[in-house]
Amino acid sequence: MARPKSDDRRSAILSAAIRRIAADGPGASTAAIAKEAGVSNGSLFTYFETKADLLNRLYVELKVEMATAALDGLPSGDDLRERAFHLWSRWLRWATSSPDKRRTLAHLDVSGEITPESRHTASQAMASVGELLERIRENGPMRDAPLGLVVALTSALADATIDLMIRDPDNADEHCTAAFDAFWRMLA
Amino acid sequence: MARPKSDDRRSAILSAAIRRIAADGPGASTAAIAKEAGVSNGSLFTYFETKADLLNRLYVELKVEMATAALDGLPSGDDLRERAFHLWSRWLRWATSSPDKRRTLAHLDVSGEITPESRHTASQAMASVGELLERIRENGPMRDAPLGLVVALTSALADATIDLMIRDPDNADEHCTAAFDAFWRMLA
Amino acid sequence: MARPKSDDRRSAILSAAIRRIAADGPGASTAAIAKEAGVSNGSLFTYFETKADLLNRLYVELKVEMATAALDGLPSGDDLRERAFHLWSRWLRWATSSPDKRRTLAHLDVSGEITPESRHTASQAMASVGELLERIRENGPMRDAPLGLVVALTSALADATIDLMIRDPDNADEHCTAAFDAFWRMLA
Amino acid sequence: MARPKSDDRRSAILSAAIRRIAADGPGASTAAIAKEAGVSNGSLFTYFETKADLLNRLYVELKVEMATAALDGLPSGDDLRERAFHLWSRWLRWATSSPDKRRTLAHLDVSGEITPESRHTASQAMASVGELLERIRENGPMRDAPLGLVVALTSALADATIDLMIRDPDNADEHCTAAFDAFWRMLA
DNA sequence: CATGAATGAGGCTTCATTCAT
DNA sequence: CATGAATGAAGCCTCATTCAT
Repeated sequence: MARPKSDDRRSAILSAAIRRIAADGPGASTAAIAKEAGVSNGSLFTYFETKADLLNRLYVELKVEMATAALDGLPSGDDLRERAFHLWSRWLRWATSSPDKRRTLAHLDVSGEITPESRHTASQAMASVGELLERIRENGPMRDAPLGLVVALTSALADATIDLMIRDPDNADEHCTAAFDAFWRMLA
Repeated sequence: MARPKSDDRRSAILSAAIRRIAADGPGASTAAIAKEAGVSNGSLFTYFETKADLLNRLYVELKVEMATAALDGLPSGDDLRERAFHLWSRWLRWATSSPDKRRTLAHLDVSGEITPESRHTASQAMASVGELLERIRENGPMRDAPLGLVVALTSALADATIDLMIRDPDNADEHCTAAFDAFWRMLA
Repeated sequence: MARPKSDDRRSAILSAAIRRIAADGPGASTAAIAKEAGVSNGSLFTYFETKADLLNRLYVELKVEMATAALDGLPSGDDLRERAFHLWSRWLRWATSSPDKRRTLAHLDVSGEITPESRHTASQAMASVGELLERIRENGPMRDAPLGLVVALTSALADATIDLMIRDPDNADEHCTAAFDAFWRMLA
Repeated sequence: MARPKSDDRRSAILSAAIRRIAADGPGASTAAIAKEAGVSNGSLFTYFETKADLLNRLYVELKVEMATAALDGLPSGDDLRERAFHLWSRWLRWATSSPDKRRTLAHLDVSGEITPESRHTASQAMASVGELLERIRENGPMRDAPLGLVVALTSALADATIDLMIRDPDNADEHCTAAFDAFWRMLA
């Protein structure tokens, strides 16, 4: 059975939210989002109880999509470096090709509207990434650093790289590789 | 010549803004800021033409303070690693001990209210940091990466470390050192 | 299809605006107007985008009403004097019996908020009046004066008469006739 | 003894008020007026108790100036038409050459800030004009109309003419004369 | 269940007036 | 007495949310 009509509406709202929030920040008005979704002002509130609710769902949805994109087709072999590079480049590719989603995620992350629950849910989608990271550093120089730091470091590094790739798309691949090397030097 | 514009009042407003924005994001209302500063609603506008103006001044002020704190007492010798570590630890110490300022800076950075002029002004205060970074990587593995990436990487790394230091203050010094080692591995 | 925008509400707002502006000038606050209309503060803005918009609509609406009142039942014969008197007395009667509308119109006229477009639209409603005036003076002593002057003169004269009729309502008809005679002497 | 310094300040404020009100209407801020006068914000209030006070003084001052200009050099002979024309043309000349003052007067007249006292005081300056008007109409067709109407009519007529003269300055003299003829036809 | 008008709290900013210097 | 900062009441407008249709 195909998706019921209402799911389309829900997604339309989420997509619209991505575009509006990327452009205007988390202050984007529900009215503007509804309009961009081609949906009525009030309809938004039958799909999301509250603006905060919409923001949180969107946050989780985007994080999951990001994780999925990164993990998609991950080789299962033993070569840690190869697996890590696969993940790394998928991740950066997703982010680079979905700048609105990335911007929105960044906005949401600091908006103060995202609940701990949402953060927790989102982090679960990244679990496998965590495990991989874990194995990478376990014999490297950061073997004693808390995993949290490693994760944060990695994602910060990725973030900086993405920015550069977007600003200088002609050398995107080089930047991607160079940054991965830096990452590997740091950890492994 | 009438009551002069008081520096105290101006600072009171800026401090209040730091506190409110750290807590509520850049959406913190001018009224709330004024109240927290112990100043009348309208008075805020004799010190800052506009809310956006206030935000921009605050941004520059904080960046400059951050740079100053990092650069303070920088040894002038030839030992690059020593100088880098000095700067690194000063920076992290400042950020760790001024969590509100750091949060506010982070909020402002993505708020969409900061003009290119403000960013430019702020970046000038960090000029010496840039130079040091330049010299560090010039013989290292990232010698061919654009300086922009190196800067972004470094500050991302610092950021992640700061978060950790705040969350786990008992081991702050260890985290600081460990992260610096990672940084050095990456660059030098 | 949801609650339709109600004409009643719109008119209520316009009527309220007439009353408030007649009393307080164009500075009458939107809040006061909304309250007098028995409508919420924000509702006013679903009917009029902006205060200036409200003022302009009101202006046009009133001018049109005035023209309609003046032109209503205008005899179509050849007797210029008869037709002119008909128009004259209808006009003055409307103005005299709608003092608030007239005051409001006067306020708006000098408020600096009325756009050239609104003035143009309004003037079209008065087109037939212009034509009549044109024919009246074409063989009279002011045949060489610009039409603009004639119009201005006429409306100034009417204005002065209306004031008098309002101040001395017992002799309103006499004043109306006497002024018309003066008008006729001047033009025809 | 020359005028004390403070009189200069007072006049500076009044002149500034004329300019600002002509441009911005009676809503011109006291701060803007003070600034234009080259005087401090607060100083304005040592010369005028209140904004309304300033407006009223200005009103009276301007009306008196207008009357003075009109009456200046009035021939004392018996030729009513000559005297009337003298007055008429002086009046129109003053108004035409002081457009700011005229605009300001018009704004003040409808501003709702002018007290009956001010109006009364102002009208006294025009007393002689009234008397002349009185004698003009006393044997003419409007001999039975109330003086108030005649005055209003006359000033309305003048007003319309002034507008035209300003819009079409090349033919100002012609318009002035033509309008006087209309005036005379109406009254005498 | 969709729609969009209704609501009213709250946001930013202006301004007349007061008062410390 | 001049100055201009301080004050806080409004003013216009936006927005999340509710509710009649």
